[in-house]
Amino acid sequence: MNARLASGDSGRLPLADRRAALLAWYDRHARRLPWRTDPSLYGTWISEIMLQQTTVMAVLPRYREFLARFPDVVALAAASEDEVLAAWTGLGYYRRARLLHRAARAIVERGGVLPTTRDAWRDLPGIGDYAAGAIASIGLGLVEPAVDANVRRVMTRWACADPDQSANLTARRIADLARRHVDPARPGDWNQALMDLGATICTSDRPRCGECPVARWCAAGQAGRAAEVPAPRPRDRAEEVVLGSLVIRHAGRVLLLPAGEATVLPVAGLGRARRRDLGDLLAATLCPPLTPWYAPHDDAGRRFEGAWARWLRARGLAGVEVRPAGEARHTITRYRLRILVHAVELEAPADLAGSAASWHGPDGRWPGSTLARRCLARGLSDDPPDRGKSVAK
DNA sequence: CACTCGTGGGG
DNA sequence: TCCCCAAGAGT
Repeated sequence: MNARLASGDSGRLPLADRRAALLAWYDRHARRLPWRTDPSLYGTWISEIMLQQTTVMAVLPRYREFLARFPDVVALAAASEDEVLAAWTGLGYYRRARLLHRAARAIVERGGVLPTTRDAWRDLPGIGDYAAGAIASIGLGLVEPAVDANVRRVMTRWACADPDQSANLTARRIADLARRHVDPARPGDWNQALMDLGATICTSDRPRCGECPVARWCAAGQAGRAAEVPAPRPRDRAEEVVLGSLVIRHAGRVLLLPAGEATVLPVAGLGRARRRDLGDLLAATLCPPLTPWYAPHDDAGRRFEGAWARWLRARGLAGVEVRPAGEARHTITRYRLRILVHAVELEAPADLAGSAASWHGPDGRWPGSTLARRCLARGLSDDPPDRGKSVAK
C-alpha cells in the first residue's frame, strides 16, 4: 500500500491523462462564480477567506457587496474594523474578518503591494497552508497544491478502497499526493477543478461516481465504496443551553454591546453557568445584553425576568416594565441556544452598560451576528410572544 | 494534536 | 425535526 500511495500514480494510465480528463471536465462544468468571471489577486484572496468553512451559496452575495465596498487592499486597510465586520454580518467565524483586516493593514504598511509568493501569503494573518496554496495557484499561477476538505476527500478516495485504510492516510501523505498531482500548466484550474469535483460529484454524501470524469483512477470508486471513504469522524452532540437577552429600546433604537462584554447579568438559582461570558465567541460583533449560559431549566424565563428587573432598578430605572418577548433559537458550533428574550422601552437613553454600549437603529449598518439579529427580531416585535414559539425563519 | 470558532441548506 | 457538514486557521 505504501508504494502505491507514495507513487501518487496508482492508476493504469499516466498522470497526464488524469490531469487532462479532470481539466476537460472542468472546462465544461466549472461553476460560474464571481471571483472566477472577473479574476484578480485581491478578489481571489477575499473569496478564499470568505469561503473558509462556508458554503458558496452563503458567500455569493457577500462577496459582491464586499468588493463593491472595499474594492482594493488600500480601501480595506483604510476601513475601520467595525465596517469590515458589518460587511461580514451573518457569515460567521468573525475572527476571519478581523484577521483579513489585519492582513490588509500589514500589506499597506509595506507599500500596498499584494504578496507574489506562496510563503509571503502564508505569513499573513488568517492565511494557512490551504489559503496560501489556493491564492498562489489561482491568483498567481504558481504550481502549488491547495488541500481543502474536498481535495482531502478526493485524494483519499483515489488512494484508498478501504475505509479502514483511509484512517491511516496522514495529512502529510495527502499533502504529498496533492502536490504531485498539480498540473504544472494550469495549477489554479487544477486545484479549482478538484474542489468543484468534490463539491458537485465526489461529495461526501452519496457521491455520483457514474458522472465522474476520473472514476477510472479512483480506488474507492472502483471498489464501489466511495461513499464509505474516508471514514467519518464521530462528532459530539450539540449541547443544549438556555440564556436570556434584554432588548433595550429607545426612540426606535437598541442598546448593543461588544460580544465579549455583553454578558452582564449572572442569574442565581439556575445552577452553575455553563458559560460565564462569550469569550472569543462572535468576536467583536455587537449584541444586546445577555445572561450567562445555563443548563436547561424550567424556571429560567421567570428567573431572567426578575433578574433583568433588578438589574434595571440598580441602574436607577425602577418601575420600567420588563416584557417577555418570546424566544430565539440559534446554534453556535457545539451549542444549541435557547434564548429567552425580554424587552424594555426606555423614556430616556440611560447609560446602562458602560462606555462600551452604543445605540443603533435596528436596520442600521452595525457589526451584528445572526444571534444578535434574532434576539432583536423578537425584542423589537410588538406582537405578543407566542409561548414556546421560536423565530420562524 | 485537540479544541475552538457560525451559519444555513439539504437529506 | 434533527443531523450532516462546507474553499480552515489559530492556539
